[in-house]
Amino acid sequence: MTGIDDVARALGVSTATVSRALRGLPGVSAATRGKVLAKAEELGYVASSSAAHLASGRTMAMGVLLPLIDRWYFSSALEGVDRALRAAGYDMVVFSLGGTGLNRDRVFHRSMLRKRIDALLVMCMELTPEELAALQQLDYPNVTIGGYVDGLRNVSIDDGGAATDAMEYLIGLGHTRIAHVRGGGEYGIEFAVPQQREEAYRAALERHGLEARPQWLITGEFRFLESKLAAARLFDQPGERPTAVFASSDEMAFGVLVAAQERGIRVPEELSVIGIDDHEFAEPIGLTTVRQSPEDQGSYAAELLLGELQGAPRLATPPFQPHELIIRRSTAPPPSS
Amino acid sequence: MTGIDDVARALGVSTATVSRALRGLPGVSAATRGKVLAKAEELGYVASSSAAHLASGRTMAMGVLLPLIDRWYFSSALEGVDRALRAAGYDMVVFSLGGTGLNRDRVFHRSMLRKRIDALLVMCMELTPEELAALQQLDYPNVTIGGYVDGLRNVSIDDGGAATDAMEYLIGLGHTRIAHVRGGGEYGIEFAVPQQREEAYRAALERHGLEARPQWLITGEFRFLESKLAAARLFDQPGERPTAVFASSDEMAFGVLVAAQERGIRVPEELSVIGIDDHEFAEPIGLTTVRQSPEDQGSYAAELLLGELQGAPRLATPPFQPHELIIRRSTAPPPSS
DNA sequence: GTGAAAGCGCTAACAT
DNA sequence: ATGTTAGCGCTTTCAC
Repeated sequence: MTGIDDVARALGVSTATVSRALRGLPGVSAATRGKVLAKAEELGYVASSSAAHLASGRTMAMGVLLPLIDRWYFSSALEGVDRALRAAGYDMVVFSLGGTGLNRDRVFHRSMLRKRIDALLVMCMELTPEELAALQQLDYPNVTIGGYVDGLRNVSIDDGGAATDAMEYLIGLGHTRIAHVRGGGEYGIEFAVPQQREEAYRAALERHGLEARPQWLITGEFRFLESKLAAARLFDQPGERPTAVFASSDEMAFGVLVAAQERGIRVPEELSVIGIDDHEFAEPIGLTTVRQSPEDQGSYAAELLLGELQGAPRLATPPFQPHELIIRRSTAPPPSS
Repeated sequence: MTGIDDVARALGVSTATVSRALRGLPGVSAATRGKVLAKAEELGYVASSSAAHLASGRTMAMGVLLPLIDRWYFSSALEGVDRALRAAGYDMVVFSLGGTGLNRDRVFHRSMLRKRIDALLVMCMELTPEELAALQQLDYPNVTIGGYVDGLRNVSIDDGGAATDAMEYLIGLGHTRIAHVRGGGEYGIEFAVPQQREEAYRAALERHGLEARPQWLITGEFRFLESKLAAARLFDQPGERPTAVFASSDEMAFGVLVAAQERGIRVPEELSVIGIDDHEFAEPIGLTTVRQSPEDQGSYAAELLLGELQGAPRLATPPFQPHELIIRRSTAPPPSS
């Protein structure tokens, strides 16, 4: 594998010159720089990141810690992170917990500590006090995406605000019997988010003098299947049915939609459904939702860290990322009873 | 940050002993090893991967190159790769093209060449001859997942076989008017897969003396929305309608389902729909499909490479990964006309 | 079973 | 503008 000496020797210059030229540092004549670039290209030379790290202290890589990859929010956010890192010439190393609580300490006590990265993005994780301590001890620049961890900065939408927007919209349409499908805190995935949204649900009901019926608060684990099952149980309850369902995510809203459809409950005539996310499937299905962009949140968070690595002042409180109500066909005024 | 010397000094042993003890190498007494392990734990010492790489030649990291993260197959396969790597103590560095053709050469000529990884997994990519050459020149052990690249080994299901199973099932039910939604080769994503499935579709029709109508072969780009639009056009064509649709992926089958539903076409009474994948949503929706497990394919591929890095003989032709017909509610015999 | 020391391939400080 | 050189923090011979 061709090294910096090969390039230097081929040109009769020193390795320092090659290093400087390749990294665009000052102190190299245009002519020399040109020759170096050409020769490096010709020989297919690229610096070894390990050697560069050892010598410079920078790995040019960033880590992402997440509970699971294969979930809409996570993979979208990962895409955004990668986009920002790619543009900055950084590599992305991904630490997934794989959806289980196992391996957690392995990740915390081996991988992340291997000094492979310059900064760390923590995605939607609920950390134990020990893990938080371990993380802070590493003292990488870090930031959380889509999850509040005490003592860490967070990049996300205003979850309470987004949920409030959804509720106010339903209430504004005239709904008074509103159910809520909340997400769950499985696998140590973030729990502050579903909780904040639930609180906004309750607060909206209360603000408008509406009844919060315990049996209308159901749990969907942030998943389609679980939500469909929970919605089925909701619809099959004796007595009055809600005229609207506010789901804490689009995937869960899809579950509600399918459960309703299987029972012949017409949407939106008999039942309004609203979600949060603007998942790829939401538009084709006609789901009203509150849009957020995990991809933008990911790239914003990555850029934040990238900037700080380059000496930008530390931003103590990242601003809320935007959310927006998107009205489609799944919501309408309640049936005039 | 605590280094190997700190541990050695604290114990009054040499760095060589610490290194050996920590890596489980022979030539260390049980007593010494115990002390070293305890002290390392106490000091929170973990070897720097860069320094270890430089000295040993091994990075203990594997790269994954893919066109996009945020897509069912990709993120599931990534999860599987990560699972296998995690178990082996390897880290995963992800190179995404981000769904565009841009940055391709950046990835090929910078990131991947940085000697950050010991082996490379290439996921569902169509490579230019130059890229293939670049890749082979790197001479990382490598393997492809879910995409055939000339000259590289591939881990995937038997795509032709899977498509044949789907078609034979529909034909066995009595269908004679069968449409096909094929995937597309956008963004330089693999194109052999949709093509092989399409060929199996054609071959099955021909084998049974059924007509292949060009207007019944539509393209869904492996996406829900595009597939729904294409299916809508299909259903709105004048003349006879197909009684069954074979979609090359579940997400595209969902599009067909929604397009049918919007037109009041009853499934499965008037229209049977079958997909490939067994996407998370397939079961709750009742979609008949041919199951594959990208996660298992990912971990199989990773383990293959991991084994070879440890000296296992090179497997020239990885076996096909399993697929299985899963019959649900979206298929039935055609309406008796 | 253990230690000393020579690198691994770069970068950065210091010379020139 | 360019060269020299001392590390960066490990692993791995080679001695003992």
